[in-house]
Amino acid sequence: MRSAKKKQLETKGWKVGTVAEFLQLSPEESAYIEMKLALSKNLQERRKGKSLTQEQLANLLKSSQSRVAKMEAGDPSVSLDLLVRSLLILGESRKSLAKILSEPHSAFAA
Amino acid sequence: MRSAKKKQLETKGWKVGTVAEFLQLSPEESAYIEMKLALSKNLQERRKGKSLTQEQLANLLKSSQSRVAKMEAGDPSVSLDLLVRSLLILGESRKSLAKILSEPHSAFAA
DNA sequence: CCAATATATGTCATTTCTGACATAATGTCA
DNA sequence: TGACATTATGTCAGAAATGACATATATTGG
Repeated sequence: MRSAKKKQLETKGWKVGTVAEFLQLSPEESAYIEMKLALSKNLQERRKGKSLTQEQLANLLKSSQSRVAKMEAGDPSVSLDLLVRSLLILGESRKSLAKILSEPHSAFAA
Repeated sequence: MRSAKKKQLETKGWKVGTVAEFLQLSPEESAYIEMKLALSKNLQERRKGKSLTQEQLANLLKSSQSRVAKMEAGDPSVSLDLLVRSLLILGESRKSLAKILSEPHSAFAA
């Protein structure tokens, strides 16, 4: 969260911390979720970059539109496995996946 | 596979290719399996580095000795999720995990 | 060699993930 | 506005992953 926004909310009476704090996540749980969100976000970027609808991507992945929507939304019912396999099918390399995984996701920044 | 060894086997009548070729894996499937194997290997290294038995690690992970054995063996019944969560609990960072994931695994080298 | 310890392998009930479907919500364009 | 396309959300039966257990197979130290 941008510190300006944080300050603004605090002024209005909100106690604002990280998402991890709010959800009472351990560092490991946070890292795990951050990784999934980073992949989710990238999946959507990749799809849009290729001008595909969720339906079309679903066909490529032999999945369904609703599952693609859940993947992109970071739904907890979606596994790392599915995200990784999907991105590989979309053409990501191990190296590029690694890069994605190592980069922080804005919603979780301290 | 080292090319000297490869040549030797071919001389004896073996048709030797990559593991991926033998198993008829697509590039995506290969990459996925390579990533799992890289994590498996690292999990074992981490465990041994801490001088833990599989039983002790299992307790840390709230899992069982047999599942730890399967994780380290790269058993197909083990998910990326489990490997990643385990390594995070063992203290790996997202960055170090990314590094592991991006590095090739010997058994799959072309 | 024998014990003791550690690791591997097989199986299985329970839990979790998945694709599929229906339908709601949102967006787009004339 | 309204039809049409796209995306989001809820649900569920079937598939896959998980922990646990038994037991087999190393491995280690006398």
